[in-house]
Amino acid sequence: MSRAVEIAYVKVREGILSGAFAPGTHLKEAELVEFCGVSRTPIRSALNRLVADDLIEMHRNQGARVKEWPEDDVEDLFALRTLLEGHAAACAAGRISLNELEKIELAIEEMDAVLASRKPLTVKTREFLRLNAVVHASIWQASGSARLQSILTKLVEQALQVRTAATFTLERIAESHHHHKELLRALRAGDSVWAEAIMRSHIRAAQASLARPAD
Amino acid sequence: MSRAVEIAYVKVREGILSGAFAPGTHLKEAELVEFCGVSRTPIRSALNRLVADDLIEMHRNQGARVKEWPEDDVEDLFALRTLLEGHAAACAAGRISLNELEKIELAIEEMDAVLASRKPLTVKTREFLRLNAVVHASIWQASGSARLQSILTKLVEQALQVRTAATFTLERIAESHHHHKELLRALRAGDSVWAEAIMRSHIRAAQASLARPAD
DNA sequence: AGCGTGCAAATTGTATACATTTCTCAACCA
DNA sequence: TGGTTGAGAAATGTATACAATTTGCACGCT
Repeated sequence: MSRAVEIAYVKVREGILSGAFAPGTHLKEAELVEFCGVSRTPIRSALNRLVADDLIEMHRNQGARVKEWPEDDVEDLFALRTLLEGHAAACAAGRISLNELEKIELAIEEMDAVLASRKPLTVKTREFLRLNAVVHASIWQASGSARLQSILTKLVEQALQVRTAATFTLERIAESHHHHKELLRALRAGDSVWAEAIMRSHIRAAQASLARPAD
Repeated sequence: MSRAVEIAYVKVREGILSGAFAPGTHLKEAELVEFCGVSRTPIRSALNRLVADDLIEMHRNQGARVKEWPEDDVEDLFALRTLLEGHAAACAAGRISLNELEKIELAIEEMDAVLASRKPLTVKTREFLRLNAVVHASIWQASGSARLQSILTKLVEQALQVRTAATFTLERIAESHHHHKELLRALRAGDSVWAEAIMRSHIRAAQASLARPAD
């Protein structure tokens, strides 16, 4: 992506994911021009990409709107994630390299450190989520399917819009952490069935914790 | 999509899918301007959409190239299609409406007519493929997941680029036709397991016929 | 001959002017 | 009062001019 387009894409995307541009908001090009500091041309290019990310909608002569998902859509989103992340884990189990295994192991060790530290919950949560993303991305990569990787990247991004509001408890994080460790064992054993099963549980548990954020 | 963008999108897309723009071809904006009869602005907009469709690639300051997939990529493509179309069929079985069932039935009856006719094989193939697309699209729709629908639309489009070279025999078409009929029975019975299984067979058989086009 | 160097042409990136469409709102009529 | 209409404003769509980058090739150097 070229310079100005990238600026516009990142700034608008962050605005959407952070909630600064709420779902349903009409993104006027003139406003984005001053918000991003580039002209309309790269703005429009960036908007096209955001359409591809399913983060906004555009209709002829009516500009761009931040997409709003129906409440029951979370179910659909996680159903697909469960299916595809499970598939990715199964594929990965059969072909993951030692190098990639080590990367996941390292992330999990970092998680241990974060959880054992005396940082406040919000900081732990933020760092855990970052490492969580590393683990998942590694598995997608190890699955060997660039297509699967790009689809899952998009799905998770959409899930983020929902998740921002969710609260995380130590119990929830610990459960997720245990899933990761078990997943690592399954991958190291090259056991596709095991890897797929634990990954599916991992995603469903995440969905369940969204439904009842007080857990 | 606005007028000029749509013209550009459709023309370039058809050029790619028909093979007029071979994989690897460098699509220069100036050439596309005269090819499409619109200015560079809508051309660029259309190119952005084609990137989202995974039909072209763009790199900074290097323009657009028609994407070329490695030979062994067909396997990955069909693995995902099998997984997702199977899932779509299973979802559809549980919630399809009489109206949608009828639409599929109608398409299948039209297929009967086409196959019974005395048209040449190439014509039969073309009409069969069109009706095949109708059946699949109906099931995606009936699955109730817009996301699944859009992902599968893209995957099939990519498969088309491969399939253009494939040859179709009457036996192959007849087999596919039988799959459709069985699928309809499974859907009508509301049997998710059955629907998913036959759909998975249907996709794998299509893949197998690609691998050995002489079948 | 092989390999940099640098200029010119080609190509893409960005900004902006202009065209077209949609929206807003007030005036008007039934 | 309620609805319709139309002019002006605002927003998007398109074309084009200009800037920045890359590419191709000739030239000169070792």
